[in-house]
Amino acid sequence: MNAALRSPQPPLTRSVEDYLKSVFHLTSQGGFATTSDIAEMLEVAPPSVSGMMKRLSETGLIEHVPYRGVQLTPQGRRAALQMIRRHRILESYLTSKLGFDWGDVHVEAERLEHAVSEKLIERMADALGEPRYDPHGAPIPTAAGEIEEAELVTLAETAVGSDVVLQEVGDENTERLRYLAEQGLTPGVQLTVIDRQPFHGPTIVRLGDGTTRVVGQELALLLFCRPTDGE
Amino acid sequence: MNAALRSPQPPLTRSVEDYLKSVFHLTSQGGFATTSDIAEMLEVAPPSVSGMMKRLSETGLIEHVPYRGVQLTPQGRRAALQMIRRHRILESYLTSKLGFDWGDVHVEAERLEHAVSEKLIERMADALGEPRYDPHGAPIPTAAGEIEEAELVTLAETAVGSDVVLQEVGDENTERLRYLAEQGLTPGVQLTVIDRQPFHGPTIVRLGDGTTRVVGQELALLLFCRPTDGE
DNA sequence: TTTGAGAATTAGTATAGCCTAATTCCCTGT
DNA sequence: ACAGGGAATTAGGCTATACTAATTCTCAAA
Repeated sequence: MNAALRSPQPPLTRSVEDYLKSVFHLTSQGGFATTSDIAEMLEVAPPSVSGMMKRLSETGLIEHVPYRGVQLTPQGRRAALQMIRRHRILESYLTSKLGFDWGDVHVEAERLEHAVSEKLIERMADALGEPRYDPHGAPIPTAAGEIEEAELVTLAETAVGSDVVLQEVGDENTERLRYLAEQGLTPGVQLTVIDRQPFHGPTIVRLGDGTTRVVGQELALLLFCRPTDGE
Repeated sequence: MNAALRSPQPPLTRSVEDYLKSVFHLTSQGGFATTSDIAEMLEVAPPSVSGMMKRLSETGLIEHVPYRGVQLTPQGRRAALQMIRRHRILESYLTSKLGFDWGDVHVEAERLEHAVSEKLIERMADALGEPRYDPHGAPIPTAAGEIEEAELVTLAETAVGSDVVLQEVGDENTERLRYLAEQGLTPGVQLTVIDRQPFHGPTIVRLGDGTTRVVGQELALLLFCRPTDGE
């Protein structure tokens, strides 16, 4: 009777995979993903989302509370994490084995993630030595579906005077990423927060080589850092 | 008015790409591709083919003579060759860089060819040193859309007593390919045709190492060879 | 407590592909 | 010269996914 119990599992369509990923990202801080947020993220009209949410909850991939929002079921979460693993392994592979720029890989991976087999992804992961982070510093879920949850703060929130490591860049815009790379602001770099201007002004940081950078709030909000003071 | 003249070019869908490839393969010896041959190759019902042929001829990718068959237009041929290049570069890459078996790559490439960018294919081709043949010995079209046309004969047609080189294996079945590899019958191998049994019987060949193989007609018809006698 | 703005859903269409059943066409064998 | 069989096409439907317009729901502010 219930569709979720009926079939072994018909392969997910490309659209479904995209919806699941969106819900995952929008609920990563807990809570529900709203129709309009999903619509905006996927660039579709809200009614398209409503329709899809209905179908996905019938197949047991999400929990839909009408007029409230949606969450992933364990099954939906598994599928989403699989897609995210694919995406991040692909980004890593394209970057380290085929000379792609970290600003370009997102678009490419976005298309490929729907077409690669499990086997191919594992071969790539193997060739890379089972990487744990993608080129943007985002954690790569394991094949078993586990993902690291780090507690990071944006550069805009760091305490003036503190030392941090830039852990992850939460952006996929080619131009911004290219700029950040030019500035030496890539995952793994050590930073000392020297100053911050008031009224959402820029944060000034010093790199390991002693040079400084002035990072406006828009960018600072995309730079996720781990404090390293008390170590 | 004419759809072919209207737009710059809306990207081809996955289905369209598959239809074009089929037509290319079915017309490689000249002539027309028939509705039923295309239907069989793509495993769809004949009316689906009729419908698609109508649309494709409206967009200028094929020439459709109703009740006769179809041929590619230059534009359609270009698109088909691009897909074949993608497919064969992917097969080559998966085989030499990611340890895939030559029997497995076809299925994987079949999905990926619709998702890769031009740029990725060229990076792969570059990493491989611009290969001219794929793992099955099939010629890889150039980025400019040129493909080598070799005159090959099947092992079943070779003259008894002649020397040949196995140039291409015209099959994609995993089991058959695995078997052929075990027998040492892979592209590039030198063969001497020792004998052939009558009534479509097997062909007996000798390999370079002096061992012999008995190749039944079904397989012999898939082994495309280049005679090397008069050299 | 009511109301209205904004979010979400339902209603009604559209398109790409696919299907089966019905019909039409072409050509070959008598 | 034409009849019949096989190939191709047309007719009519179905599903997935998207859209716009219309409707309904929720919640916070007055």
